[in-house]
Amino acid sequence: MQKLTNIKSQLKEAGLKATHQRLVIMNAVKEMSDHPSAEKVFSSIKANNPSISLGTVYKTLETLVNNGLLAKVATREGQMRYDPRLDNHGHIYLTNTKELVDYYDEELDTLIIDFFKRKRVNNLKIKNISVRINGEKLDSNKEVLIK
Amino acid sequence: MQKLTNIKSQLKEAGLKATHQRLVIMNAVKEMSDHPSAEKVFSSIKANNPSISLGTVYKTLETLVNNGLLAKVATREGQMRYDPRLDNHGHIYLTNTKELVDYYDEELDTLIIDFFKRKRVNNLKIKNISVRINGEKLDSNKEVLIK
DNA sequence: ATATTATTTGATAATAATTATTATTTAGTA
DNA sequence: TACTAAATAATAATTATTATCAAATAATAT
Repeated sequence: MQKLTNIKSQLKEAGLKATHQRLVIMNAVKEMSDHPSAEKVFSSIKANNPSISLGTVYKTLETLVNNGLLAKVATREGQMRYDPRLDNHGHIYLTNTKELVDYYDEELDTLIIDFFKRKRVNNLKIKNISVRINGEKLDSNKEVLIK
Repeated sequence: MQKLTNIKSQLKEAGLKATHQRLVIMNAVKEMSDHPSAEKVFSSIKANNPSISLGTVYKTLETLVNNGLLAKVATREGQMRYDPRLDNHGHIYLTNTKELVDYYDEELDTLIIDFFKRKRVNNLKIKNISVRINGEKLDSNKEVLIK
């Protein structure tokens, strides 16, 4: 698997030991691509890795976030979810299905970046700016799409 | 206090009983204006209202959110915070001080609304769109300002 | 004003999500 | 291959929030 080798070097670069647990957990978040919670990650890896504990999943996710390999997203359901995308993108949060969908539009990104470039920002070092769209999914069997 | 009368009619309008607890809690969130958590609201009213329980604070805040009198904001610290502003505004989240600051700019609002007006939105009923800025406060004694 | 009734509240217990602790194991290096 | 600092598994503890239910209260009708 090329993916795992890739993750391995990401970990190394961050100065983290490339443990089996970290590889498996990082890989799971990337594979799942629906911004899973720690519990979701835990269940998804349980079958093939029954010895990895829930505590390790929590700690590892936190470590990955602290080292910039994952992003952490808070939802109003009260548990944290993890996002493998690190670029400046937005989210659509579907209040009825609790799905969290990535949203990115180049034009919007440019629009917003340009806007803030024109502004004077005092006493703040901006790390990221993102757009959050909250809404209801109409047909739960179809995908949500903005284009 | 004109404010309390105001809150009272808001509650009535929403079909909620205007109890002392609701008036006090709603008033506290408005007064605090730093998007307090349930615990923060509880401590802030404790001195003058020692009989209002923490459970009531939680339940009341939830009721106010469900009836559209308050908004609920999730932060990465893992507890919910409450926002008395109901208009479509954004937030600046200061990762170091954990402050949550309102942000609104008419021009940006128009820019974003116009952008989405031009888009085709499939299978989604948008409830609100907001901008979230994460960053670090440089001097913790001064205010953050974007202008 | 008083009685009625459905809601709300206070006190408390319970749950869910997350973090801490610590003995044991392991990755990276010598 | 041995060494050492860091990571993990198992478990306990903590924190934020929700549920339960008897007692209290706001709104309404009398």
